[in-house]
This record gives sequence, structure tokens and C-alpha cells, in this order.
Amino acid sequence: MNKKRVSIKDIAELAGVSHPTVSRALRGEGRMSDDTRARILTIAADIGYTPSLIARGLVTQRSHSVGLAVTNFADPFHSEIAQGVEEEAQRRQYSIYLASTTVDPARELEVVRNFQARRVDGLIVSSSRVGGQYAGLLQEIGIPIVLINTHAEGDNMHMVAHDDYGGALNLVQHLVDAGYRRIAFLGNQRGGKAVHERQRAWADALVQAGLPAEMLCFGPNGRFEGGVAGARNLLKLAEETWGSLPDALVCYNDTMAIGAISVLRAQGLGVPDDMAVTGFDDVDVAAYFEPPLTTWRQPRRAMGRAAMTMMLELLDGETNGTHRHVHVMHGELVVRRSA
Amino acid sequence: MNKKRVSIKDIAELAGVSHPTVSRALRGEGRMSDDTRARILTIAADIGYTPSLIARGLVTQRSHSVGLAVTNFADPFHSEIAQGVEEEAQRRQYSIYLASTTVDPARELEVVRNFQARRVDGLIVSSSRVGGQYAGLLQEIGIPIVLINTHAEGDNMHMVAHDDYGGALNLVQHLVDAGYRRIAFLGNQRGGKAVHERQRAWADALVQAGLPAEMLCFGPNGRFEGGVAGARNLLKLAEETWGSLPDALVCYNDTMAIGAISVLRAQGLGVPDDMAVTGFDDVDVAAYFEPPLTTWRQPRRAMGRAAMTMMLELLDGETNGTHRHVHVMHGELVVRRSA
DNA sequence: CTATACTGCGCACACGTGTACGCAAACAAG
DNA sequence: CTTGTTTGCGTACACGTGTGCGCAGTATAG
Repeated sequence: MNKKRVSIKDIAELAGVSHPTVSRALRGEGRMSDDTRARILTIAADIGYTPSLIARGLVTQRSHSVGLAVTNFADPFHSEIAQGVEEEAQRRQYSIYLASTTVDPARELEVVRNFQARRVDGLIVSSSRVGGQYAGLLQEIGIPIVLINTHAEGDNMHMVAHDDYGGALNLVQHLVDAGYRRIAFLGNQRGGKAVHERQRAWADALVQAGLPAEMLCFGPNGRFEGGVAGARNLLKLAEETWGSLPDALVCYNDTMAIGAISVLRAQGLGVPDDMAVTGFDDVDVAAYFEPPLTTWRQPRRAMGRAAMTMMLELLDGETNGTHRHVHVMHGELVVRRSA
Repeated sequence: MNKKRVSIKDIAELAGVSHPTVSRALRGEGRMSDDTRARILTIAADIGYTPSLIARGLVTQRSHSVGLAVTNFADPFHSEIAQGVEEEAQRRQYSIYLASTTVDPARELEVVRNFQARRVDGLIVSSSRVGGQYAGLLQEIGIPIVLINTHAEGDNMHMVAHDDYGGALNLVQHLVDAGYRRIAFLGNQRGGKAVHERQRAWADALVQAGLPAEMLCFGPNGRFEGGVAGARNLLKLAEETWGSLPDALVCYNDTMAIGAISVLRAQGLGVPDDMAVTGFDDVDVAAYFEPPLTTWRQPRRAMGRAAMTMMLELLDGETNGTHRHVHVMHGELVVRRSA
């Protein structure tokens, strides 16, 4: 009943050899007779031996694992990135440790400490704020770090990022081409660099088209509630300040767009007839919402895979510690019916 | 530049003691003078020592980690469960290994093998099929296994499950109470036990109300596309077989419901006026969809936490290997506008 | 002042695996 | 037949931590 773990020593005893010989046989290294090797492999398979990666990691100083830190998995944006990371890791025989950091900065530190204790070979961090001392801590642990959609300077900091500016530029250009003239932007107060880039593109595209980039409002976060609050904000501003409603609204992301549309609809405003609305990301539901969302598709899963691929490159090539890797990825415009 | 990892031996040397003394000092065990202990702790903090959980795991035979296997993270259902599992694990100083099994059975085996090699203390499996030989393999590795929304017999198999039958019963009862009489069910061909339970509840509720439980159709999977295909299927059956449209449709889950509604709308059918539609799960978007979905809220995050809590109980209490744990959780009816 | 108990630590070993080195036997070359 | 080379392993140690045991010194009891 109490199955004792089998080790290479057990195999060694059964095969009548020493345990280093077993180690070499299993890894296909060293010199030995074909007969011995075959015998060892047979025995290993018979008794159902599974190597202990933890013991191996102890001696090789490589755990073959990476830590993945994310603010919140329940967010479809992050979970798709995680899926991409995991797929690529699994393909290359790496395992990933999961940790959610929520919004608590103290928790981020704790998470990093724990990864460090687990001796992960690298760290992938998605959409964190990585501010101040946190970045300092990351420096000290001396392992490669790949940031996804986050910017930070540092010796072993590398990044995979999406071209938010280019994407938003395209999206706004599409609205301009479609004849919209009063184009507002709904931002996210908690968004960091991504918000800034998209907003900048919105302003630039309008200026370039000779249109005013003045109608700007914000929601408290990038979720549905954020879109709801943001849209209420917009309606108020339109009435009190702008004089009239915009004819198009560029939202920070799809989720906010959906929240915003629910408010517009409650006000009796039709989308896109009374106001066109665009999202960003192309989350799954975007295609099935009413109206189906015109948006910018961000290749989230591919970004996750790219981050892991970059990590593996960093772990394989030992010496290139000085060169900073940066991989910018591009999405595509998805025109549906909301704009 | 090349920061060598610091170990308790380094601390021992600096403090002028042996490394076992350092080990005991850090863990607050053993007998030693307050002076020595304080000195060791100070030095450890000064040089930024982080214990190696992998070395510790090797000797204690406890990795303080559990494996989490899920078919696909991108699915909001699973990602919320994962979030719950992770939250509770983090609270209790456990780490979790992530692995997605996709739909490939060979991959499931590979994932389990890998967890085994990592010497995880336990395994949490969410919504797998766990069929045949796979269950056998799980038996052999001799560690506790907690299944979420999956049923399987076995020595160290335990489960956290949602009361699908009760939930669906409530939901259908709500429709009956609201006056609907021709109530159809849209199932998922890939759903396993969950589909079966919900469908059985649908049939039972109708029979109990003296209504016919005949209008049954299926989609190929539980996602948006599954709902789309299922609704097309329904329209065809209604025309060719049932004679007329049902006045209400109970869908396997929210995602399918959204897919189905998009088809109904394209046919000029209003929800709930021409046909009421219910979902299941209460995913985030359900409240913001048009019409907002009447559904059954499944406490996904709490289920994840419960699974991890159960796992910790199993790991703490050594001897109770014979008692099988089963934790059934209940959701709640959420009435919005779609039914 | 001796017998006993307790304090504060070190020694030796264990966990499961990888690897540098060396040594005997077999083989090849002269 | 000697000398060098290759083959096929074993020996010894390492990785970083935990733990049972024992031993010298000190405090306590009688």
C-alpha cells in the first residue's frame, strides 16, 4: 500500500550496477555497453520509475521551471496569455508556477520571494505596474525577466509588447474614414502605459485628420463596471461641457466598451446609429455581443507563447546577458457592426 | 556581477557555527542561546538569504506544491477556478504548478507524468473526463487527488462539485412559474456529467409540472460556436419535427446562451419576447449582455478555494486515507431580463 | 562535593541526482 | 610482446537542507 518512491539506486541494485551508471543510461550519455543500457532502461520501465526533477534541479542548479505572475487570472486577457505561456512551456519540457498578485503591492513582493525560494529559472510578469522598489527586487534575484505589456528598465529585463499606439491609430483612422467627426476617448484610470499609448494615438490620429481631440473621459478600471462608470461620466461631460454627444467613442478595451454600451442602451441611444463604439483586444465575446464589436485584435495567446520563447532563448544562450530583448507584436483591425 | 546563491553554510561560516545550527535557528526549532539565534537571523537578513525550497523538499519529501490540471485556461470558467485555487494556496504557503491538458488524452498523461516528476504533494483536476486508464494512472501515483466537477471512483480521489441538478431544477422551475410552457433544452455534446445532470433536472422539472420534456437539441461544445450551432439545430428541429418554436430555451451554460441568442436575433426573434433564454454559471459578461442573462450562479472562485482547502486537509491529516471527501456546493438563481 | 538534568551546540548522515576523475580490462599499434 | 588507446564502468564528491544522536559544559539537586 505504502508505495515507496523508487530511485535510480533501486534500479542500480536490480541491474547490478552503480547508480551513476543508471543516471547515465537514462540520460543517454556516457560510455557503456548497449547491453547494459538496454537492461537498465527495461528495469526502469518495469518498476515505473519517474525521475525526481527536484533532486536533479538541486544538483544542476536549473529547476526547468519559470514563474508566471499576473494580477488576476479571472481576467480573460491574462488567462489567454497564461494559456499561451503554458503551451509553449509544455512543448519545451518546462513547468510554470502560477501566482496572482492581485492589486496589493505587498503581495507582489511575497510572490517574487516565493518564486525565488522555488529557484525558478526565470520570471514572466504580465501587465504589472512594476514600480519603484519592486523593480529593484527583480534586479537582485539575477534571473532573466520577461515583462508582457509592461515597461521597465533593468539589466535582465526583457519584454514582449503589443503595438498599442499603432493599433489605436488604425482604429481611429477607420472611424475617420467612415465619416465620424466627433470622436471621444474612454480611458482607464488604472491602465498605465497601455492607456497612455492608446490615448496618444487617438489624439494624434484626430489632429492629423484636422479634428479636435478634446472629448476625453475615464472609468475607474478596465472592467465592465469601469465602462459603466466611464459612460456615465461621458454623458455628464457631454451635457455640461461638450455641448453635445460625440458621434463615436473609442474605448480602452472591449470590456469597457461592453459596459459603456449597456449604459448607452439604457439611455435609449443606439449603437452605432446614435454613437459608434469601438473596443480593443477582441475578447471572445466581442463577436457575439449585440452589436458585434468593431475592435483591434491583440494576439494574446501568441504573445504568451512569444514571452515563453524569449525566456527559453535567454535561458539557453548563457552569455548574452547584456543584450536586451524586445519583441513588439502587432494585431489587426476587426470591423464588425458597432462602428 | 555573478551573484552566487547564498546557502545556510555561508551564514554558518559568518556566524561561526555549524550549518545545522543555522537551519534550526531559521526554523525556530532546537535549543540554542537567544544570542546565537539573533545573530544568525541578522546575518541571514543582511546577506539576503532565501531558503531553497527545492533542497528542503528533497529531504522532507514534501514539495509544498500542488499540480493544477485544466483543459483550457482561456475559458473563463476554468480561469476563475484557478484563481480561487491559487488564492487559497498562496494563503497557506503552497505553490501551484499550472498545466493545460487541452483535449488530447495523450497530453493528459504527459501532464500527470510531469507533475509526478516534480513530486507535487497533490493534484487538482478541473472538469476533465478522467476516463479509463487515466484514472488508473492517477491511482498509482499515490497522492491525494481533488477533482472539481468531475466524477471518478478511486482510493485517493476526492471531489468538490456543484449541485448542477438542484441548480437546473430551480432555473426551470422559475420558467414554469413565469408561465412558460414549451421549454426546450440546449445541451453540449462534450459536457460529460454536468450536461447530464442539468438535462435530467430539466426533464424532471417539466414532468413534475405536467409539461412535456421533448424539445432537446445539442451543440458540439460549450462555447459560443457551440451555442450558435445548437441554436441552428434548434430552429431546424422546431420547423421539421416539433411543429413550432419553444417559448423558452434552457442552455447548458452562459456562453452557449449568448451564442444561441445571437442566432435568434439574426432570425428576427426577440429575447425574451419571442423566446426566453437562460444560461448557467453567471460568467462576468452575463450581466452586461443584451438582454442581461437570467442564469444560475455557480460559485466558481469559492469552488477553487474549497478544492485547495480540501487538499490541505488531506495533506495535513495523514492517516485518514480511507475516508473519501466530497464537498457539494450550491449556487443561486439570478433573475435578469432574458427570462 | 558528587550525582543528575539540562543547555547549546556539532557530527554524521540522509534525500535523489549529476559529474569529474580514475582504474582495470580489452583492444590496437608498433 | 610491449606500449598506447579506447571501452565500460565504479568512486567520490557535490547540490542545500533537515534531523537523530551524542558530547562538553553548566546549572540544579541532594
